[in-house]
Amino acid sequence: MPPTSAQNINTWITQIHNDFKAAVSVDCVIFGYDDNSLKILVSRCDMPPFENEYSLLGDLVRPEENTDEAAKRVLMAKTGFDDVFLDQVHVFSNKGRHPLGRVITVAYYSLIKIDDDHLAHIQPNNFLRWIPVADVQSLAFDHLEIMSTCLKKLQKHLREQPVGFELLPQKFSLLQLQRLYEVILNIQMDKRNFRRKLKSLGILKDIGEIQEAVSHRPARLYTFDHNVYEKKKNAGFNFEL
Amino acid sequence: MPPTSAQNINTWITQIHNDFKAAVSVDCVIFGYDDNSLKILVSRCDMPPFENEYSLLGDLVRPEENTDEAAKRVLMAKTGFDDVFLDQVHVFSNKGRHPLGRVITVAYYSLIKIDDDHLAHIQPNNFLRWIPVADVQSLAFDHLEIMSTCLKKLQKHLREQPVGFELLPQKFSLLQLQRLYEVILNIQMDKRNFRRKLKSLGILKDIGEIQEAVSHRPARLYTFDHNVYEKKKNAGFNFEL
DNA sequence: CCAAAAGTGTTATATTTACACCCATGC
DNA sequence: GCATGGGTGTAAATATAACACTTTTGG
Repeated sequence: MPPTSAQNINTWITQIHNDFKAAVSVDCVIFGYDDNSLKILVSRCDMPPFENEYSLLGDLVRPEENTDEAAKRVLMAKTGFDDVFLDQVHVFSNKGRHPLGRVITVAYYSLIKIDDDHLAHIQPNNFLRWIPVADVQSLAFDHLEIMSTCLKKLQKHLREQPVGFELLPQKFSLLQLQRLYEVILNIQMDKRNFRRKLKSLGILKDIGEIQEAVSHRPARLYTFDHNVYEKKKNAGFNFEL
Repeated sequence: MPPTSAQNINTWITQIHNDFKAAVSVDCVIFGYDDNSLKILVSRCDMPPFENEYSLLGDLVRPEENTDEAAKRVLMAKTGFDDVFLDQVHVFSNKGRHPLGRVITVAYYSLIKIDDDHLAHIQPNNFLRWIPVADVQSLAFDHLEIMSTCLKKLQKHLREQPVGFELLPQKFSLLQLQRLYEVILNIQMDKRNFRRKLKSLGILKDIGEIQEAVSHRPARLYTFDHNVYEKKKNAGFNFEL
């Protein structure tokens, strides 16, 4: 016999307000790209038993915000940037994943440009550190698994839409862009084919400037053309590499 | 000045065990395919103010289970199937999304074969109903948005990996498969190109049987070859359509 | 003049698209 | 015999992959 409406609702009310509640957090895998290497921003963990580990940046979701807002708040607090690429990736909810009790976390990944503005912001905070993804052996909690899941999502995204620009300075050379793809996807690419392909997407704007003070032939500099990208995306254009 | 460790932990303990808790639920968008139409399994909603609406199938996550387990439990309870395709899609956490208070929900989509086993299971439960996705105008809570997000994810998956088989009977004809792609993706496909492409993936097994009692030339029947698929997937094969 | 990265085209191969007719079955 | 879906091949266009040399700058 199916339950009646009244029974169902009373059960819900009891459970929502008592035993079935959980703390909900967000954790951000903040990717940056610097010195030909993909890095994540982590913080020294201050919670036993992980005092010697680094952890991702996160916080509990507050009663008045949704998880996107919580993630944006964490990013603003830790990086000084408000307008960053942010993507919800996956929920991690295994029993026992947090030593203080049940904490269900929503993982996000974000992409930021490691520039002087940002570095000035984190300088005073000696708990924060950029570490190369390739060097990460372990992290506090289940954060290694979270990082790994987010890295896979970033790699997938990189192949199907132009997210790489979010990690580069506003002006960049084609080789810089190619190296970024190579580092993140862990593959080698052909210079001429890469250039042809990217130019054919039509989302690079040649700004008529060249590199300065480099000890080789200076490269042309490009920017990402957001307008063209949005227009083409809405028209169903396929940006796959 | 950065906070000390002790302060941080005490703050966490307070927040985890008091004001910052939320109820967490799972909601499943259960897709089925029948009669050349994509459908979802919904239930008459018994919670004000949505008594005249249908809602997705979901439940609160219990203290001893993770969200995947909760979603599997819901599926087992509502469809009678244990071994179904299930994919976590997105978290919905807007304030006010649930009338009884803060409920954060993790959305899953799943694919099931609407066959006799299943129909026998839901028959006794008159609260459940299959409705064509195309006919859904509104659902309780924010479930219309959840359905729409899950449908987009299904469409994306269908283009990049062979999930369509999960919706068909074990034995199917190539036209059945093509119609499924056309209905879900809302496009027209060329019969000869579709067949060539699918056969080239190597994951169809011709079982040497043909349709019976059809008033036209009977079609050959195929099954999905899980073994070959797993092998090719692990080798990095690209199944994009 | 040397080191370092910039920049550039062609050819072969693989993939995708468009397209039309005869076949087997039930009624 | 007719309605219904089953089943098949080819040619053109497009996209991808492989590959090497000259140019420009700083030191």
